[in-house]
Amino acid sequence: MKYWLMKTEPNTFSIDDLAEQPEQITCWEGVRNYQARNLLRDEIEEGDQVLFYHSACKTPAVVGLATVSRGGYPDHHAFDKKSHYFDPKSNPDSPTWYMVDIKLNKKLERPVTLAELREEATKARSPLVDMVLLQKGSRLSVQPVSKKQFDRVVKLSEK
DNA sequence: GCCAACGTTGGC
DNA sequence: GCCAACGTTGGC
Repeated sequence: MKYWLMKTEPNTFSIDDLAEQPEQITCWEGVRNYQARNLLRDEIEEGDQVLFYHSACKTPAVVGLATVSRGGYPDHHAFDKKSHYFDPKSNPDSPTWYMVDIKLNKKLERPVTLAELREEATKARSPLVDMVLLQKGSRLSVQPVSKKQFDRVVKLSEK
C-alpha cells in the first residue's frame, strides 16, 4: 500500500463536497500535469491512502483522509468539448490524461495546517523534513508521502 | 492582489 | 535543442 497527498482548492471542490457525494466517492479529474499524470496512471492503486489537502485558500491544510477506490483510468473529461477540462491532445484510443477515484475515509477532527507542518518539519529527526509539500517551489498536485509522514500528519490531527 | 517558482509553447 | 514569453500554481 502506498500513501499520497492530493491538493484541491476548496472553492472548487472541498472536503465537505466530497462528504456529500454518493457513497462519498469522487473521481479526481482535471489533473493536467505530466508528472502527476504518471502517478495517477502508473503508481496509484486501489487501497492506497490519501491525505486530502486544501490549497490556494485562507488556511492551507490537510483536512481529511481518503482511500483510493479505483486505480488509474482515462480522464474522459478530456474528450468532452464542453468540459472545462477538454484537451484536444487526448483521445479515447490514446488517452493523455488519467484519474483515480477516492472515497472519504474521514474528515480530520482538527485540520493540520501548512504552517503547523512547516513547524513540525524543523524538529530534529522529523519525518516531515523531506515532505514534498514543504519543498521550495513544489506545486505538484498529486504527490507521494511516506508512511511515516502520513502517520505523523494523522497524529498531529489528534492533538 | 502580489509575486516567486515552475511548466508549456513556439520561434529560431 | 535553446530560450524567451506566457500561463498557472499557490503561499502570503
